[in-house]
Amino acid sequence: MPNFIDVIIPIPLQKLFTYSITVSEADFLKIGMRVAVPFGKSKIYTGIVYKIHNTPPNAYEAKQIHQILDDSPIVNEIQLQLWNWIANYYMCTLGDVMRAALPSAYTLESETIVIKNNKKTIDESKLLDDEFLIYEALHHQSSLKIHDISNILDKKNVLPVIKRLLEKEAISVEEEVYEKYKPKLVRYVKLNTNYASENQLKNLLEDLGRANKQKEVVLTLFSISAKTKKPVKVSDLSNESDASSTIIKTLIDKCILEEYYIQTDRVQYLGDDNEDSKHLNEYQKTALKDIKESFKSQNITLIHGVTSSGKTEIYVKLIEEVLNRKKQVLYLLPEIALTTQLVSRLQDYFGEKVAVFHSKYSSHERVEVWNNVLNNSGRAQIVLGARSSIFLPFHNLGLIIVDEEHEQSFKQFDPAPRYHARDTAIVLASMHKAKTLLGSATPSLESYYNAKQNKYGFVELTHRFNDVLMPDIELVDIKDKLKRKRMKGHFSDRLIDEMNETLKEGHQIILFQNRRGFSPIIECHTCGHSPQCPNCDVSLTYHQYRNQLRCHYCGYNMAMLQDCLACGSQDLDNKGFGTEQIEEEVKVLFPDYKVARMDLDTTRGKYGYEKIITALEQQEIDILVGTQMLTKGLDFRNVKLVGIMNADNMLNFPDFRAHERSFQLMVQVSGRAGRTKERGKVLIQTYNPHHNILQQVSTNNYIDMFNEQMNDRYNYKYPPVFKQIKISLKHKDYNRVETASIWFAKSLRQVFHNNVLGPESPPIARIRNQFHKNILIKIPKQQSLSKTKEAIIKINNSFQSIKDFRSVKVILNVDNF
DNA sequence: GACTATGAGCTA
DNA sequence: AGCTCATAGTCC
Repeated sequence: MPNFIDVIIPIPLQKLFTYSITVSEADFLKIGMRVAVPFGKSKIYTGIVYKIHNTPPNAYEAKQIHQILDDSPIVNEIQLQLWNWIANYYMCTLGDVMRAALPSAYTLESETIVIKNNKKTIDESKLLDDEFLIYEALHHQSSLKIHDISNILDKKNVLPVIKRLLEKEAISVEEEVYEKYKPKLVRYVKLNTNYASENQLKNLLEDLGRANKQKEVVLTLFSISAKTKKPVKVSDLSNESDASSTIIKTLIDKCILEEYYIQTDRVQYLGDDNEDSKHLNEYQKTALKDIKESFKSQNITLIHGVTSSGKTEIYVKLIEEVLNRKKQVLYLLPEIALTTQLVSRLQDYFGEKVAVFHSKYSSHERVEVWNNVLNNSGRAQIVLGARSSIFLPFHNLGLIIVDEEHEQSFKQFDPAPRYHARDTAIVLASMHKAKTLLGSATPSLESYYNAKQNKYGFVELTHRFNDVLMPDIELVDIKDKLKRKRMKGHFSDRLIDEMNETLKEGHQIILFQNRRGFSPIIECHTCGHSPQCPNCDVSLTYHQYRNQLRCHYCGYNMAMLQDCLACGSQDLDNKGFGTEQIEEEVKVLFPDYKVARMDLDTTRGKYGYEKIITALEQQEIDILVGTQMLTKGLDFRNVKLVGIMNADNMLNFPDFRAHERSFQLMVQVSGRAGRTKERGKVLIQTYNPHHNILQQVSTNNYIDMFNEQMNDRYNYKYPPVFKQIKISLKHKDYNRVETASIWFAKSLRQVFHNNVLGPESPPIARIRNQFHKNILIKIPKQQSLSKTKEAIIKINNSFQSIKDFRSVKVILNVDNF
């Protein structure tokens, strides 16, 4: 009988942890179930059973598990296989992967609860001030959490106080574990069975004679249930009868009404019957045929279809076929493109078979989607989700679609696992023996390259839907315009003319500026000083709408200055410009039209983004100013003009992909113009109109861009020709990261020689008071990736064994682009 | 990641 | 001395 299990604990530790189990537990336990286990002195964590075996650990005594939390596995074998792949490939721990993969409601943790010790009476005069505060609080509240106590005392470290109180036996502590996920229950009411017959009912109404409001409620209940023939929700009853909850409660207390609960899904689809999928045009039909043909020999196929060529309709056809084979479909999209627009389009075709999964969902909503996928429920045959939906418990996947494949937001950067959802999806698909379709109007170089190398199949769609023409793109030389004094603020006369014309025709305009805030630098005209973030090495950005200076890296903010901090001069100057300033200028230039702004600042909150989109759709907005948020697969019928305020700041961004990105961004924004019969117009303002990328954008020449960029990638050993791994080191002491990073790079160079770059300070050397250093390793195609990683891990281990370096945080980032 | 033991620096 | 705060090491 096996009597040990290895579990994954959601903390970044390399090792698995071994616990012992009883015979009956061994009978019941299966791999993929959750168990609650004691960890450390007092804490209890949720672990996932990874292995059930019979070999006792030799260096320590295994602890007993606390409790089994599931009746059946909530994580399947393929998922564990995928977790393993991610941990290996992206060089992180299984714990990291578990944290990212499981909805947080599934990973319960224990919480220390402080309660009053009633067995002993305490002389309150013998308590110290803060001790008394807590003791006093316990008179009013039966229990306190550690968090509450630190609020009461207004300090971080409260453990000494608790310790003292424990010694005085004034309190006791307990570890409380609770399921975070609770099914949502909706309260319903019905008439008590005592009043089932007509006679009894008549009596009841007479009894209620003078209580008019109550009588009305009973009558309303009748009319609702007669109308709908369904159970009646308390909320509906109270709305319809206009009765407060107390009136309903009185009726329940009088046993006239009976309340009961029914479990419901939090996320519900309330649509009508499904629509038939649309007929495809000739180009789409050919593309669909090509994709199917390609899937015969390839597992992965890239579809390059110009903006607004109708890729979605093709996806719908493919999904239909996979569903007919009774398999699940995963449709991956960048977070921001998951708007109601696309969701409702798919729901029109597939109704409640579509489940949506993204970060704005609450933890409870995620558990429900998770369970629906796990049980292969009819409500989750198609999952439409952002990058984290690759972690759902599919067991019968037939197809994964990665739309907007080039989007960088598919790569997770900050907490580990630093995975790329597109690449992980490909691995997931192969585990399920499913197909992957990558789609984009501007494919990433690596995917296009793979297609050219015949690693992927390739399908092209070069015509826009309804044969709408590609927009006319014009470059405006603002250097020249400035010289001739033809600029008003950041607007050239060409742009203003085009805007006037478009507005007169009743069409809408989108203005794109890849920077939020009002102006990124405030500079004193007298002494040249500009206010800096105290925690980061960046200038503070001025945000006019709150009259604040803000840091975009750590969130630090302060009120806008009246005068220079260094010399007291009041002559402050704004340098550079962001969306806010463009919005202000538009308001002055076009006072008769409605302007709105879409960036991180205006789209916070659950529906902020959707509100702006709907307003634009309903033509309540004439001119929309925004950041790259605008680019993500939105479909606006009436936008005819797109203005790119300044193309140069993206082209000059210090990153090897700056040119590729700029091309993608500009082509995508341009695609927002003229989606119906009328041809759209795009104006790109730049200081450098002869830049190759701009020429390629204006002629929509992807191939030229690809060839030129690939040439650079060959010459400078960048992806997709070389693979790369970035190693970042962080510490609050500059000298320590410096010496540590030099040591690290030197050790790497002994193995990888010239393919190690750095250490270098990034453009922003200090963020949140931590100094950063980067080392880059370039890996030629023929060099084994796994051997490379082994070598890095080995060097990292020696690094960790040097005492002075141990406090330096090391971040490994595989495919850091 | 979060707790716990340990040591440095400050206040009375 | 007695306290708080920061740091290093451990968890099965």
